[in-house]
Amino acid sequence: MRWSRYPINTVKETPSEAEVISHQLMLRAGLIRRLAAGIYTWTPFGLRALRKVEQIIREEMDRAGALEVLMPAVQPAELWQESGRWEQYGPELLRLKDRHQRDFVIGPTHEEVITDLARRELKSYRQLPVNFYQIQLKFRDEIRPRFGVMRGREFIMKDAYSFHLDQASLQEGYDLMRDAYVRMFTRMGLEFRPVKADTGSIGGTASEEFQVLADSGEDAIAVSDGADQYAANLELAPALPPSDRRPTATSSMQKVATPGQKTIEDVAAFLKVPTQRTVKLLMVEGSEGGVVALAIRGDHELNAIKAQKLPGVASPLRMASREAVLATTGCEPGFLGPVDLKCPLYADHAALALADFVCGANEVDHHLTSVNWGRDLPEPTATDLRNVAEGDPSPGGSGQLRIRRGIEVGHIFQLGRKYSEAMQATVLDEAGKPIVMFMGCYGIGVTRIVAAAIEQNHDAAGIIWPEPIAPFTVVLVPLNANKSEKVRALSEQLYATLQQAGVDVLLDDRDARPGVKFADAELMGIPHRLVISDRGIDSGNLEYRHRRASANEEWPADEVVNRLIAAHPKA
RNA sequence: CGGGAUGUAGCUCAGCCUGGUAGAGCACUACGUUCGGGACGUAGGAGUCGGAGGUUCAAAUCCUCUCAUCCCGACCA
Repeated sequence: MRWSRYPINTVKETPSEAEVISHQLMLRAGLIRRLAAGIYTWTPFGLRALRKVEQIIREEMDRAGALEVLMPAVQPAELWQESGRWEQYGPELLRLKDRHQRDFVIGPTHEEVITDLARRELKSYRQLPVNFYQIQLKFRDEIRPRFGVMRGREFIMKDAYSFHLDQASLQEGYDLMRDAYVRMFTRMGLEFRPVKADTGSIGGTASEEFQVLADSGEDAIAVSDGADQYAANLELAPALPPSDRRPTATSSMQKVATPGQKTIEDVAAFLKVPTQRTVKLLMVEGSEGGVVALAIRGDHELNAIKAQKLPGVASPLRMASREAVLATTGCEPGFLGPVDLKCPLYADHAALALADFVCGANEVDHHLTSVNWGRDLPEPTATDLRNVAEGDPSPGGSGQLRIRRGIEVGHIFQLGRKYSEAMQATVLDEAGKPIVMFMGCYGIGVTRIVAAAIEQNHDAAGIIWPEPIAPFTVVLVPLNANKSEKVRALSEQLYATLQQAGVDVLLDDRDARPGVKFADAELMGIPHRLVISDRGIDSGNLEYRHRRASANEEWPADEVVNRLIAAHPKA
């Protein structure tokens, strides 16, 4: 492509709507343009990167034996009513009517459509296993779209659905997809981790997310630094019970006045004890009405996913109202404690490991010190209630957990029979008996990957594309081509040669000053830059610089073509 | 959907408090100079001041309503 014929400008100033770096750089480089909240146009340069991501996905899906399909973005409501998700999905599902007042949705996902296809086409166990995938536009009417293309409402997703006769086959298909995902993200040059994940609303059993590590990521993940390679979403990572036995009590319980000291930090500072020696009590709504108390160590965070799975606790988790707390304890939040409670109590393992701890007295402006489980109150039910913390032992068996941020770019599930059962997707087995198929589903946020790659690969000057997904592999920068015939001639010749060799090459033939060209090439993040100047031609060496390098290299003029061809990524 | 903020030229923003002829920088057009790290000069084009209503002799500025966008809480690829 010739830059002089490309009508979309880069900008120096950061658009005020962009908060994260990838969004800023994508707008500044002119990769995307916003049309409405969470809805973007991909410009030619941006689209090139997007297409490369898609192509890698396609190649690896095909390699894994999956079959590409393209399902409709607009889907009839009947299918959603059949699966029950017409009611379940809520306002995130964009619903519309056609001219005959028939209900439709713009698909946020395609389980219903694929299951419908499967039940029509798949009749025999002989046809299994099979995996269908597509790369398709989705629409989810997010409460709060943000971060540009990272959390858009309209986005491109690769979704795949596999069908199996039994659980063992599903496991095989799942493992195959897991391997394919590892290959894809590796090929894209991303630093990522497969992490154990909650299955959330989609349901099912085993599930892993593929997280691209980036400080701006929306997900917290727990990663082991040990040999066990353990990695899990923070909301799922189990906090192991402490191995140390609880120390013996040394002093008797006392009530102390703590006027106005409502938070753990306040109380700990006021009483001059570390927060690790305190226990905080959180009151949540019970599943049958009433409230349930949860005790965790003062410095720990409650894990909502773990809590809402406890018997008697409402799911999704809701904090109890102030009125309910008052009614149960006779005390306001801020001074709650587990002693003499009149409601069910769960306590986190770490809280239970404490002796002589500080907690609320269930009396305004008072706390208790030197409280001991078993002595001052009955031993409550021990469970895992908290988020793991930096330095906790890894559940994988070796090493300690580190808390990192990640961008979820892929998620694979073993769905089991949830959808196939609801929609009667069966095949006949060897005995001629109908069997409800097992399903797996495997998603990738294609548009999000582009943002994630930038999030992970940039510097002060701009984007640094991993080469396999760069819009262009090479940028040729002629200097003063308008004055120098030989610069112009060599640039054209190199451009033609590289193009013929299949290299994605961009010729910056704009009549612009060198500084502008360099700055734009760096903002755009093109991996290989070759400068064509009179100086270089006269010396026989052309100036080359890799986007990640800090200094130039001199390349003999007669070798540049071969070296650049060699640099172009191969599939 | 709650809480906070912002809407003025394509972009970044000033002007609003204290009402009186709509501004700057970047970008764009023309010409000249310049030409290895986002040049300079001259001239120019470009805005229903988000929209509607009100107050006033007079509204970008004050008031009311409305729409949109962004940020903090909720979901997920």
